[in-house]
Amino acid sequence: MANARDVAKAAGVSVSTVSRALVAPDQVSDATRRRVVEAAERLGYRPNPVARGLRLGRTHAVGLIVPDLENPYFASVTKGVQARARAEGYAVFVADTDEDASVEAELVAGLAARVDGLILASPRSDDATLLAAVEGSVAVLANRELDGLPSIALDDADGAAQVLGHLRALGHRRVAVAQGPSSSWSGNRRLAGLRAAAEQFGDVELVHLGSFRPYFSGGHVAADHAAASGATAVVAFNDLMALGILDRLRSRGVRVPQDLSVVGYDDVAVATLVSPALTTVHSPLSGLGRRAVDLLVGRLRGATGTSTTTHLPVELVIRGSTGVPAPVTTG
Amino acid sequence: MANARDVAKAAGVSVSTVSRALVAPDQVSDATRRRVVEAAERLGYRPNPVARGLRLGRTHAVGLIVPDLENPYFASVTKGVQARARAEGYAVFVADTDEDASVEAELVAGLAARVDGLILASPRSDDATLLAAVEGSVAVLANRELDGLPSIALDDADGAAQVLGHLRALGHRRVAVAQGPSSSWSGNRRLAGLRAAAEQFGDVELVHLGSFRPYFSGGHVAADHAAASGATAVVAFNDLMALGILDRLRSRGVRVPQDLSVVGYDDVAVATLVSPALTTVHSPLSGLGRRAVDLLVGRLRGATGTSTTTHLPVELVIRGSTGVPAPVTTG
DNA sequence: ACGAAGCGTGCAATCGTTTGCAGACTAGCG
DNA sequence: CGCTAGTCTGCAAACGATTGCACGCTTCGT
Repeated sequence: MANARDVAKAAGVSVSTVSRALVAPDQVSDATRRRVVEAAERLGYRPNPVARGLRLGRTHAVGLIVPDLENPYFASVTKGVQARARAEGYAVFVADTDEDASVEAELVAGLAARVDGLILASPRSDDATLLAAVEGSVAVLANRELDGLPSIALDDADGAAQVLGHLRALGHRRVAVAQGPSSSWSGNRRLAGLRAAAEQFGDVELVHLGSFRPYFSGGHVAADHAAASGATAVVAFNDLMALGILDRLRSRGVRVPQDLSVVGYDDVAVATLVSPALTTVHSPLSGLGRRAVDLLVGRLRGATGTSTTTHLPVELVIRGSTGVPAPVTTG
Repeated sequence: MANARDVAKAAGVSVSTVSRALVAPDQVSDATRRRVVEAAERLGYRPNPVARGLRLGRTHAVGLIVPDLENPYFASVTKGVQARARAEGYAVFVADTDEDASVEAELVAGLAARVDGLILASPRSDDATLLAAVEGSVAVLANRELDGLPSIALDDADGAAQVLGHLRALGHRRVAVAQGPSSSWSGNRRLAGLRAAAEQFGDVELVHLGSFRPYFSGGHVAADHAAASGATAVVAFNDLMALGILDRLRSRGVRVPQDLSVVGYDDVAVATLVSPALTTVHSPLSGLGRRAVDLLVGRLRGATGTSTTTHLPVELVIRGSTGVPAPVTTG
């Protein structure tokens, strides 16, 4: 409400002195500074961030663009971004694309002039579109790798390898894979990780069930494919899909894990709320958000390292949905 | 990147004309307007929202303050707010208080000058603090009622009444209630609704188990109390708590709904992901967010109706977790 | 005692836009 | 042909802060 002029008047100084007393205290005399600070406090003065943003060209705000706020994956990322950004003195604009790649560029353009930098979480646009959209802005990616933009990602391939190692150790030799959208960058990384691990083991066969929607409903569909595949375990693209698989299997009377082991990915909170609890790959999602802010803020402060990707480690957590496969009973 | 001066130069006109050509097209001649629009398009000009915000005193941004973004309840509200705000041309600042009432006022103060209006979702602060914090800003409340501020809420009392009516119709006569934090405004409204309905029926007894944390973990604790209460049904403060109750009952071998019926509240997405699926009160959460934006934008456009509360209807959805109580077997 | 150095303060420009005001030019009417 | 009305455009102020520059005063050294 009160602006610098009000404070200046109250303290009997000029507006410039008010500004300096607050941002460069050593440039004003002790007596003056005290008068100004006292007046500012008494009037509840806060420098207007919009005016400051215009003058300085820095708004102290960042933008976050996510595909779906209701998806617990992005809810966690958003939480992490918000927390760290606030700690660093930045306000956060958040925009939800509703999984529609075509609105991403528009959102970037709309936010660009309002923020100092942008965080794009799992953007759905293709590489060229994305690069063109962020042209002229400072941007970092979360959960996506792209030449020319710095990014934070999870070590998806390693997580997938851990999953396959776990299943193999339990005795599984035929493992079904329920993929998500083929456009999903992290999905492809996970698949590559599974393949690499399978190849390395040599004695585990992967059965590709196809692509399914990365939600509960997609899991319902995938479950029947998995049951028909002859595999003793199924690896889902993410936890939501795995939960759908569990649900469908239960209603069909397929026992988990005796008849079929099920593995998810992400370790969203819901994974522990079902029975059997879901074996999954714990992913530090809010950490991903926090690190994205760190990376962005580093850029804004002038760090100009190479635009590389940092991979955060993930960890398999074993719960009730995986177990030793039942011995094959011959008909 | 390009500003009005660049466009002016390119079109051979003054900056004022550029502005007018875009915001008040009927004030410039056809020929000039075409030249300006063409130049603006060619240069990819977008009026700088920060500068415009400074000049007009309206930033075309709104702020949303929620207790916890990871809570699916608020994730849905946030999604609704974001969607409607964007449709109305507003960008959204989002801030998460981590359930800490004491940071609410600070967040409001920090955002106040950046936004045209604020939406406070389920604020935890007490009435006086809240009113003082929003002094001087345009603010609306979601899921909280407070004299002097307009708000959108859900018809909690009616939802609770529907719950009790359902249980009574099934034959339940002794119903346990697991409350959430006593500071929860909506929790108290729900409790009041249950009490009113019980009183009206006359033949249903409510057993108060106490207050529990409104999460999965709180449900674990509440479950044992419920089992010991002699009630044939338990009503939880929200879905997360109800899921915790289900989980704990299952591990204790208590059958749902034969031995004990369980009812949640909110109908978050997870409620259908468990078995038995949760009977709960479907609450239009993203609708709540959208309506909050409508209310706020109405205020910003000058509507000055009385600061009243609108209640959105809720609807009981019956799933597998409630049923007819088993006949009492005498020892 | 005079000059230089240095500290503290204010003036004014600036960021990019919008908008009141006034000037210039056209057109229309008598 | 002259006056008026009206249309279009530009100038300049304004929003609220930050900051380069210059000025005035004190202080110190010689």
